[in-house]
Amino acid sequence: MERLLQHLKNIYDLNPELQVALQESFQQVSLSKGDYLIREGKTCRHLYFLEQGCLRGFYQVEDREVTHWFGFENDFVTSFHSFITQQPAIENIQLIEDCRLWSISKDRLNGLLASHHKAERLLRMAYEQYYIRLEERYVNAQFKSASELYEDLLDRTPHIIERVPLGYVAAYLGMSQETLSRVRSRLAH
Amino acid sequence: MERLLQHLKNIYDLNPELQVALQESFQQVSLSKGDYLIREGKTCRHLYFLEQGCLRGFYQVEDREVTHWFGFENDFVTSFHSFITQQPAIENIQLIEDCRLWSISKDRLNGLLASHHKAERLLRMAYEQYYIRLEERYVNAQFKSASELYEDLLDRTPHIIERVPLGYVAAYLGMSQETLSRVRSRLAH
DNA sequence: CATATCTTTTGATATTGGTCAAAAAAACGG
DNA sequence: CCGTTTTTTTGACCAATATCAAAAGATATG
Repeated sequence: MERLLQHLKNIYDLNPELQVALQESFQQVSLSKGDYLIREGKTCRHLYFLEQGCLRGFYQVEDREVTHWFGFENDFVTSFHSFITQQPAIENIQLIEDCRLWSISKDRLNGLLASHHKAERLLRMAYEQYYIRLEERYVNAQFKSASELYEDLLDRTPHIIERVPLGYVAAYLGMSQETLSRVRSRLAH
Repeated sequence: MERLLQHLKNIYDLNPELQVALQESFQQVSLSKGDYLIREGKTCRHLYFLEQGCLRGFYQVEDREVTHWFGFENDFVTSFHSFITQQPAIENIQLIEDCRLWSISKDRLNGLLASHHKAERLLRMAYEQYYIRLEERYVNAQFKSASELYEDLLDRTPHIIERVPLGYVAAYLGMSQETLSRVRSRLAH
């Protein structure tokens, strides 16, 4: 749990009461590679903090899977759309490695937000960070070529290539696996 | 200002004190078609609420402009990246029509957030909405063909086509102007 | 209202990346 | 280890979209 608290402190300082409340609110969850954290169609009632491991979010589009996101250590994980609106998720989240997570229910989180102004601030600031990140990825994805996208990934998030099968990475970058493979071989020579 | 208060009430109820504080914190701004609200390189110190009119955000990429976003009535407008981090903006925001806006400075906003738990909540919930919207657009943009993107736009945000020059719309959809034109003519026949 | 300017369309051609199929390489289980 | 399965690469071909150039249409301005 130290890692979660430290992560929150990096967003904005924690006061001792909130720290205690947080410790009482999160529960540890351990899951294995291949397990699903969230399944399409189920409403997502928990927010998770990923302490160790990595996972992917993907859509089932007709007969194939389209990975659109990866989570690593220190990421908050959920189907945001489902968790926020409490509608059924349209995506799946599946573990790429064994993971250790901390989980908090929506109700419990709402309790924290209602009773701690600072919790509300923390979450607001976390959303700010996530919003900026997503915006950056969006612009990137839309306006760059396959090889630019791959080189950017190498620059900015090299851990993705190291820990994730290339098929998932290709979908994440919005290209076919074959194209990614060709981009890589061109770059190597 | 009624429109702004109503919009905030739609996100989450306002108490009277916060309502007064908001009224004292926002200032009206009127600008003309073609004017810039934000210029690349300048740090963005204000958040705006767009009461009337429409505008676009665009990047200057080498020798051309890439429009990536439109704002309409009831949208909050700023370069979020710059406003949040207080780093120089990497995008421009320019008016497509004459606009009436309400503006609040970052400092003033921080004051409101510090003194009103409910302001913090409102902003957090606004970010939630904006996050979901962006995520939806992202997945859309990445995994659909030109004509699907255009038909989606017709379905979901027809006001964009009615009020924005097609050149900007094409960039927003991530295709060339010529491709958009051809998609439209195929659809018409 | 005529000219200049800006926006949209159309045509010809080039490029990028997709798909299908198969080979090669790597990882996995007994 | 060895065979099996999964992942990655390679090749041939095709489709979608980009680019460049020019025409047509719309809008604005003196």
